[in-house]
Amino acid sequence: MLNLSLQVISGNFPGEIMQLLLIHSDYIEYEVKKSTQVAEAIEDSMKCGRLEDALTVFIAVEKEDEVNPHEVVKKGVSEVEKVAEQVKTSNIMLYPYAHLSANLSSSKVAVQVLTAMEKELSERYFVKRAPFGWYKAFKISCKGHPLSELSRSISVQNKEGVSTVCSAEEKPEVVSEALKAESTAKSYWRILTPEGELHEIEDFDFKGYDNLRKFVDYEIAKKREVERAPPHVELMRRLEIADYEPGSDSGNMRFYPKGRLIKSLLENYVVDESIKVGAMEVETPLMYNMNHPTLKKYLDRFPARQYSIESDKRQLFLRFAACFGQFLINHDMTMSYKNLPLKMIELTRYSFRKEQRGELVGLRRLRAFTMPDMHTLCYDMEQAIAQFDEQYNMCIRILNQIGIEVKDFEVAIRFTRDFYEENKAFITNLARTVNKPVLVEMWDKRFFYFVLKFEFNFVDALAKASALSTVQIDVENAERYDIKFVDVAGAEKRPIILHCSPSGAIERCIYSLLEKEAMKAERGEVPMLPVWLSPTQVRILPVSEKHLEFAKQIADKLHCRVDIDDREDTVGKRIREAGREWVPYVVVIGDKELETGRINVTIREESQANRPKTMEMSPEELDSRIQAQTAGLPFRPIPLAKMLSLRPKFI
RNA sequence: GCCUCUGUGGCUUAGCGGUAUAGCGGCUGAUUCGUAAUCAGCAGGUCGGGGGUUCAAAUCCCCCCGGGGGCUCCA
Repeated sequence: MLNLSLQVISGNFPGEIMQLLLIHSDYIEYEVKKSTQVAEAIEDSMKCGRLEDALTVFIAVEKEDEVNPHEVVKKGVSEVEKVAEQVKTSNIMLYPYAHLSANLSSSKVAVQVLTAMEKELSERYFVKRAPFGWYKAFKISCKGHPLSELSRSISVQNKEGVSTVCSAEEKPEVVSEALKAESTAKSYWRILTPEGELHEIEDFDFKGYDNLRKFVDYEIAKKREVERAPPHVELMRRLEIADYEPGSDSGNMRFYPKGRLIKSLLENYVVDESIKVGAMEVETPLMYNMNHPTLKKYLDRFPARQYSIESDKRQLFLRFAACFGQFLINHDMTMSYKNLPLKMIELTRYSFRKEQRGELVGLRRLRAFTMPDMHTLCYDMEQAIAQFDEQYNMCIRILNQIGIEVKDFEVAIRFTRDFYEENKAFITNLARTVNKPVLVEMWDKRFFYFVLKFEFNFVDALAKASALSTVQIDVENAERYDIKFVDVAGAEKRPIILHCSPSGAIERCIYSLLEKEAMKAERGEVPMLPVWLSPTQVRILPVSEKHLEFAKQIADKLHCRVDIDDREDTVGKRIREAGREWVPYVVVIGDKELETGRINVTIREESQANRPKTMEMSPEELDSRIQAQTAGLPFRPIPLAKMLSLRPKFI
């Protein structure tokens, strides 16, 4: 599953001119290869050049600029200076880059503008200019801070409500071909109601849809609510689920036994569900050759932030999804239409993405994470849409079982205008399925490899949103990977590919559950994990030593994760401990139980803060209650010593 | 990656120029206990790491590392 979002640059640069792509780079170097017909005459000194710590300005002068080149130079210079000021550099590389525009000016005007800009900037900066009209090879190393990549390419007649969107093509290391300009595309944001109405964001009444409001704010306006650490960070440690590992790279977590258990259950669950809908489980390599012809093309199109490693003389990168491995398998397969739709799933442990340092927090965004990644090869668009619908519903079902209900997430649906025009009823039905308004984003033309995509976004205690489940309809990669099947007529055809992560990253599911419970606790409710995911499902608490033997007998009657708090603390203290660990069922064993054989169970999910709900029942009744609650779900035994007195502390 | 805040025994933390507080946890002993913390004693600290200023640094300055927040970005 690949997920590509957009860098939105709003039209707040009045009277814009030409096309500028500004990159603050550690270095930029170029070398002239060959002249074109429009090449300017140059001296040898201009045939190659290099600048350290430079603001590289890729420029395309456009047809409209011919009207008033003088004004264009003035504004261009001012724009460049503004950015140079911001990134605090005194070196500027002016680099003519025709690919930025589909509507270029004459070469005469272009050279005129470029040299004029060079002259003017030279008064205050150290400027180099790459020659116009030559084929050049260049290498650039982008710094990667927020201001290091800016596109100033806004049309004059910028309509309201329409933002200009530029791709955020970048690579942490050396970038070469990856800079192939993504042209600008328009992005329209709307709210789609279950009734099929499209509302402007400003006109939509968010009353009763607080979470959607937060999601929209986060997605479009980038608003933030509060400034504090997300509550799940404390919880993941206190509950001994996961922790930072300073001995590794940032964003690579350690999981303690309880965390490993939860993760393992979730992993098994998602894979099992995928297999139920017909997916074949596979396993593919973690690292790939960066120079593999197909992968190279792929990387050029999706210049992600990968971890890269060198082994012998090979440049390898760590996978950031399972697409590579599965598509390479698909490429070698012999398939007929009878095999379609064909599903494959891999639980990637791990997928690696070298996210920027400042965006890593707790379990929300990691550099190494576990993601179920399923791909479905479809016969045609009709089948793809049917599958999309099926998987949309599967994702709802899976998240719900994990403990994240429809009310806990917000839906985003993104598509091209063409796709929407042809499939209005289908898309509306997606909103109807969740029976609440959803955020939609529409593009005038296809900008990425997909024509339709949805995500379920969890909105956390701090009003930040992150994507969980997603499905995308990919119309590009069958071609890139040369994947084909034979149709009824015996002809080779390309399948349409669905990318699906049924739950999203497993760590992110845990993060969502913890944040959800933290929000509950803030409201004064009692937090807990779903019973099937609770490391301890039943805790038995003998009042004194003489009740221990009976406690063990009760434990043996329960077919779930039971432990016994045999520590020499008061009952009150041990009760408190069980509560702090969110144990769903707590059983105190004393003289009374010894006599009657019946037990008193504190049921957490029915308790209110400071008002525990207790129920008398037989051990068998408790056992069948838990069996019913966890039926059909993965099970693993308790990951720690049954006797609490024998347990070490991890934190 | 940039800006900014932050880092004291396993955890939470006091101290903010004279080498260190307390609680929890751990250990030992007493207590054998009925639903949110039983009592007492003991052990445990390169004050994130390195460098500098100073007679003297946990405390001031610089660099590095980890973490939080913001920017930005997110396949």
